[in-house]
Amino acid sequence: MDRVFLKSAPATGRPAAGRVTISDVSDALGLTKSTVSRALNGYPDIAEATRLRVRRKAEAMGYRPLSQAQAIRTGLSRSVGLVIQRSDHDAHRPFLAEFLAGVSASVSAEGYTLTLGSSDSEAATLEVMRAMVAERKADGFILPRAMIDDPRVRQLRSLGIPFVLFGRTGDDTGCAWFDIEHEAAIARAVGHLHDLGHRRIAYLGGLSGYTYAKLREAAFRGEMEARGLPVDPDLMVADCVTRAAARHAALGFLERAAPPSAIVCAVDMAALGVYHAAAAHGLRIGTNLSVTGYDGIPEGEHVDPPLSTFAVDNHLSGQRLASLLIRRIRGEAPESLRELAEARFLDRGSTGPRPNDRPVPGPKSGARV
Amino acid sequence: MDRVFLKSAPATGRPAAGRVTISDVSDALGLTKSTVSRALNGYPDIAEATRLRVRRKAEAMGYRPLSQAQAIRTGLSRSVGLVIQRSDHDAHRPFLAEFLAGVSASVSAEGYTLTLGSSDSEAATLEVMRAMVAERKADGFILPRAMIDDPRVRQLRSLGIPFVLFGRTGDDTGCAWFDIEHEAAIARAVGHLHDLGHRRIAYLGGLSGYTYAKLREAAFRGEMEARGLPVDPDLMVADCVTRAAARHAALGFLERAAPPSAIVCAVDMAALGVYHAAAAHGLRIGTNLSVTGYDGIPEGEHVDPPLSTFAVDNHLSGQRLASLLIRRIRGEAPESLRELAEARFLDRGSTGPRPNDRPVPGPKSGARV
DNA sequence: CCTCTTGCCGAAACCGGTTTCGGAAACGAG
DNA sequence: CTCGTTTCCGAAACCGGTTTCGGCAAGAGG
Repeated sequence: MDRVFLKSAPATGRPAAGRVTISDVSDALGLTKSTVSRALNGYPDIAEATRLRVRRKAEAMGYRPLSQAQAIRTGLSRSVGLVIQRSDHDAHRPFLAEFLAGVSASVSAEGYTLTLGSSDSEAATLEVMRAMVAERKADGFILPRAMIDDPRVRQLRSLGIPFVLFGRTGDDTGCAWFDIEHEAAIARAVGHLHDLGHRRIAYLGGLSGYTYAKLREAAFRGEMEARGLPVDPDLMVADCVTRAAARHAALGFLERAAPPSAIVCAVDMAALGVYHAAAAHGLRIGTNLSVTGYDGIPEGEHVDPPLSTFAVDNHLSGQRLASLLIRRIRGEAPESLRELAEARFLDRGSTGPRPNDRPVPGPKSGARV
Repeated sequence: MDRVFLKSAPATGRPAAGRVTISDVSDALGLTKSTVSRALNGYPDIAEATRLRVRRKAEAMGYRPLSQAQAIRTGLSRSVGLVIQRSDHDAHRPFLAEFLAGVSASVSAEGYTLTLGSSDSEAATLEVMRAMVAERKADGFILPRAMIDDPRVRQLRSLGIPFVLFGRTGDDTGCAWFDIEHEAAIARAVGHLHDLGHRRIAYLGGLSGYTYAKLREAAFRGEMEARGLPVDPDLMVADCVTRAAARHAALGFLERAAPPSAIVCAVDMAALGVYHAAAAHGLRIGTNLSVTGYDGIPEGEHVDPPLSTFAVDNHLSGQRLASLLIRRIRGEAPESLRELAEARFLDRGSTGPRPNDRPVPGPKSGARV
């Protein structure tokens, strides 16, 4: 069945180490290379009978075209590019493994390859992508962490290279994307808390500049207003993606005269920071102070009480993005390549009914009311 | 300077989108392709003066050979393969981003590319690698998580494909590798605890089958014996890589008549499980029970008290592995491509002097002595 | 029966490199 | 000055595909 390694000694390294080439197939059929090639690539000037005969034989012989040989003529390397940009505030690290596995799975199912690059700044990312394009290492790109005004989009657009965004962006024209319904999730968080009796709800936002942060904040505002709840600017802080930042912000809330009884966090990591702040005030999460997160990081499951949050299926996200990109590379219109998936609400222990008495205030001592 | 995109309109996609080819260089010099090629590749039959002239011109014109064009003749794609195998007990997830970034950085500095694959089983991993070799997607592989008897090694060996192990393996012959000095780290953990007065020290081991687990356990045994401490088989449990498993094992220890006063964990995740078990027994880590971990996962920094552990520089590991592999691909002997790096001890709060009175026993109630 | 299409395939160029082979020029020895 | 080596480069084949072009044969139309 598997004749790939049949012809000669396995892999001396240098020459064609026993692969089945297109000539092998054409010889076996008494046809020419060109005919076989066109038959396999769906050219219209090949008789249906011939095409079938070729397909069968190629299959039987285990023929797989060498992508690099195709690349030099077609300019397409059958590979998908992805550059990870490591930043200081790496709140997204745990996702990566699942995400990449998803991309890889989908990509290889289509006969494509995943080429990974890395960088440590925005400028470097652009340069890495430019190089990958120039060297034909990628036919298109998956762009994780979409920004409202995304320089990667601008570059790829002007180069005419296909791409798919993980997340929406400011100007969607000509963009294919996959995104999570942040809006629905955050709205649900607000609703959930409101249903539990909370009215003064604070918000810790994500990194400004990124679309997800904008959408989640808008959703928070929208749902609060829709439910007639007060949107207090003093209870909203942006750029809270680390424990430290969130802890600091939450401490600020709790020291106010009228502290919130619940906090919606745009990011799990921030919610964990709130746990710290609550502990410093002698408040128990879920009892004296309710918190919701977003992301579904593993740590959230093991804090006490477990964090109520919205879990994102990163494997699926990777899969869908890869699939969309390949369709994009194959010529489908970007407008038809847009998908939304919903985050799954994990209703765990960090939310509870609004405490009748105000949450116990004061950082260290007892009463201060 | 950058003439890569000079020749024609940028990237229609299909044909040679304005790259500088070898013919462009040879034409500009009044030489032939073959001469330029040999000059650039260090053939001995090219005059030194000519070689220099060619090098300069190529540089000036921004010529970069198209790796896929080279690949079809040489059989080498200038790319490094890495397949991530996702398992249920994904204790290693947080490392991946840093690790991959390290690999990618090193790889691209050498003009290579990182091709990523994924699988969800050992068999699938082998198959993915086989396919990548057959399709010339990788000239060699980085093998993360070395096992004592590693099927990937067997396969690549018999195929004659270069590879580098992250971690040592049972039969090192012909293997290049990079590893952390697990032995030194674990020995230091034991020594640290002994210096604090601990004598009954338990051990929660890693996944059997993996080399790191074997080495760390051996180091534990060795250092215990070297210091004349009792090695109690009942205080040693293998395959503790999840919180749950470690929690269960630690509870077992604590319910014994003579519980240990310290626990050395082969893995941070296990140490976190011990925190749970201690809490269930009303014990405070670092005071009533000492614990050490290994890995340096971010969560360890935020538990209370912070976990004392051994941090591994995953970015560096990735870098070194990639560098070693490329040298291996270029023909260096595997025996000369072996490196050890040490883990950095993070002496945080989870260890303390041995409590004079036995740790308070009993899962719920008070005294039981 | 003779054209004119149309369908279908072979021949050959091409993509961007590498590698083998052979020969011209420069060189050294006799 | 001649002959045999070296030195150094050009010519051409090759790698494994794709794509253009042209032509033969069968079928349609008159």
